[in-house]
Amino acid sequence: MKKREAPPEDGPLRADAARNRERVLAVARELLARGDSSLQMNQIAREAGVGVGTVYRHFPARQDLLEALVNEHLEALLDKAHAAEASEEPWSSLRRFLRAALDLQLADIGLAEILNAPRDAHARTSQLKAELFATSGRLLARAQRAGVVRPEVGAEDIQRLMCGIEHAVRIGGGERRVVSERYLTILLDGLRPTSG
Amino acid sequence: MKKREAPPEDGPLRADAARNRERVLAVARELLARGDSSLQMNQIAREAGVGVGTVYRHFPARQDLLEALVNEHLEALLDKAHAAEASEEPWSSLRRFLRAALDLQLADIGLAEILNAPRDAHARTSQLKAELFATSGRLLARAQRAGVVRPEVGAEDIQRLMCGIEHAVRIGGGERRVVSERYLTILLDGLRPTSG
Amino acid sequence: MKKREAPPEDGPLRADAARNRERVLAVARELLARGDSSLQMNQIAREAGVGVGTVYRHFPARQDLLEALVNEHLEALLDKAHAAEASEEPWSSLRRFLRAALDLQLADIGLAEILNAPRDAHARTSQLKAELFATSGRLLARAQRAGVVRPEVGAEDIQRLMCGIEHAVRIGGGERRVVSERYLTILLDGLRPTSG
Amino acid sequence: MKKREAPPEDGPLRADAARNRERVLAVARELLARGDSSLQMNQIAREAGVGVGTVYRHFPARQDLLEALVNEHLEALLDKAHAAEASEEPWSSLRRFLRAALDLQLADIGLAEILNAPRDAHARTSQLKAELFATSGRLLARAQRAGVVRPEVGAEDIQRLMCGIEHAVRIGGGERRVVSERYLTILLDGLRPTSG
DNA sequence: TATGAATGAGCATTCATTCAT
DNA sequence: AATGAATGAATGCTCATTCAT
Repeated sequence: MKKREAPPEDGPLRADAARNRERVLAVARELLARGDSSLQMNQIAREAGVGVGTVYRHFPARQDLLEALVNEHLEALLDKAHAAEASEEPWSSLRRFLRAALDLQLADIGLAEILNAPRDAHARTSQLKAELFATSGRLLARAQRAGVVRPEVGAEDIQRLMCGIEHAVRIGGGERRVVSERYLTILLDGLRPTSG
Repeated sequence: MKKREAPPEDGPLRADAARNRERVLAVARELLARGDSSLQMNQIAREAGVGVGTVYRHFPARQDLLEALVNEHLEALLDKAHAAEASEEPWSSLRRFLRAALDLQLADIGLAEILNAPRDAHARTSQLKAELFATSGRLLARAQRAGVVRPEVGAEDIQRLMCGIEHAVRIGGGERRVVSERYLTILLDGLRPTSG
Repeated sequence: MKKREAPPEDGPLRADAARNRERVLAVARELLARGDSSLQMNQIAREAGVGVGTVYRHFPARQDLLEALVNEHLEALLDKAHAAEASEEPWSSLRRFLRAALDLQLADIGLAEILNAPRDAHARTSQLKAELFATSGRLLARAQRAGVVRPEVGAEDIQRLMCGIEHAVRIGGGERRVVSERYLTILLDGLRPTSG
Repeated sequence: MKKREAPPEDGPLRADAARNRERVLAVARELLARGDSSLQMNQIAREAGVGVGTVYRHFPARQDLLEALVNEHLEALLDKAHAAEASEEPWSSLRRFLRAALDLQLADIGLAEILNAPRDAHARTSQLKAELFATSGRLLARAQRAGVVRPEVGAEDIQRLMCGIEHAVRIGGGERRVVSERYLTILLDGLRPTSG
């Protein structure tokens, strides 16, 4: 474990540094959008028109880059979760939240990777994940107390099944918006308590 | 891109050639079972005790090897599908089939990859996939006619959702047998027609 | 710790492989002789006119290469030690041995490195080192019993001091043969028991 | 190879510049003491809490930094040499001087490097080295005239052998103070004229 | 046919040095 | 003067693929 130069986390960046950082992030984002989640440092540097060293300065490891990309979306998702919690209807608020989650996961192939990673590079990421997990757990529990979700599933199951749905949408064709809506409906119906 | 000699698909192999082929397949299978889906030619050759060249002779590309591995399982799955078709109960036969499919997919990390591949290297694979697809389509249609599966899902949806479930099982912990059963139940309940 | 392809240790090499191996060794030897003990794989490959992969195939790590280079000399040195042991004169046989050791160390800058390395890549090297150490220990003990070497020095001291002498010769100019003889004489005189 | 601005050697530094210079030197000294002789500019800058540029301004090359560090010790050593010269006993003053030299060399891994460098970056260094060399030469000559050191060794030999002893101490374990004393004793005994 | 040695493109990573701010 | 972001050459290492034996 070598000592590394700290990534410039604190304080506002110099204008040019910020520009480069953004370029790198933009390229990475585009790569993820293209479905390439390998995030190769040299490739990113090349496409961003900066030296490799610059990429490493901002993001010492692939994981740092990934988290930087994803945290934005994680925050957006957390907002949705809080909004859902503020709503009064246990079922429809859960559905709205999962709908939003699925959209974000489909837009950002890195999101699921971060959600499922056992370890995070930045405390911020862990914190966001924990909060998100807790909030979705409360949403789920409320729905279960209301008797609209079967009691034996936990927040972790929801997360895994959502990643499963995301995967199912990704691997095939069709209009994403339509397909994901159909699959989400199936999942949610499957989560309702068994009537019999 | 050089034109390659055709792999020796036709005609019976010499005894030693056949033995080598089997060794390679055995090793590859074991690697997949260990969860290593990279299928590196050199590694396979080494562990199989043959030269890399031999691996390439039998399987000019990763895809060829993968298909050879998977076809066996594809055939087993097709058998299950036919057996399910022979049964009289639309619902439970569908369930049994999907249960078997999920087990196989979890045991063979390459199965889903082949099922979702847009193109196959061998006609045999395409044929098996088509037959499997058709049979599961008939199983599904029968269940839909019996009113136990919602009408708007197609065989392709089932396949994608099954891969989704597989993914959901893989990414997390827990006893696989138990988790996969729970997730499959949720999926199947979600597939039932909406009561209201 | 990744599994590596075993270096081709056993069995005679193919003619071309042997040729390449020799080329690599020759280049490495030359680099050491030039005083460059960094042994960079890419550089060696380039100068040997082979691909990097070839160097790595024969010598998975710098240490393997170094030991391959040095073991030859280690063996030669061990022969000298045995020959010295076979001789009857405690003092002059010790001197002859150290004289030979110094010559070899000066001819091969890697020898000292291997002698001082806490760990070896190959058992063969460890074995040679151990045998050499034991033999020189016996030569030393015999000289001490004969009262011609002060009793408080051990085999390890001899080895360290010899490396010190080697270093002293290397860092300066003058005819190596002459200088090394002078410094060795000083060392050996210093090793004699204090008369007073 | 661009011509560089001269380092601001002449004229007093601004207070803050002087402070930075000292910080850099302190950090570099500490690194050397820790046994890290790589002296990486970025690392030094980081640990000193200054920018790399500042390190480069004060010390355009590794050699400049090294000499700045060592010169202090060189001066201390020169003092010892003069003190030894002032003493009346040829032998014990020589011994005291070499003892001090060895201690300094062991404490400062850069000292030997500078002593053995064929060229210096700063005239000051060359001057110190020359003076030290001359003084130790006189100490040696006096000891030789007194018949306690063999006549054929020169000041350069002493310097080289001392570096050899330093090396011998460094490469092995044991309590440095004890080991270095033992090896120095052996060297000094070796330097005495041959009795026979 | 089989072998496995050889190739070399390609990715990760480091660090001395420059230069815009 | 000082800063530290940026650069990119250099090195380590892997692995898919070819081809001489």
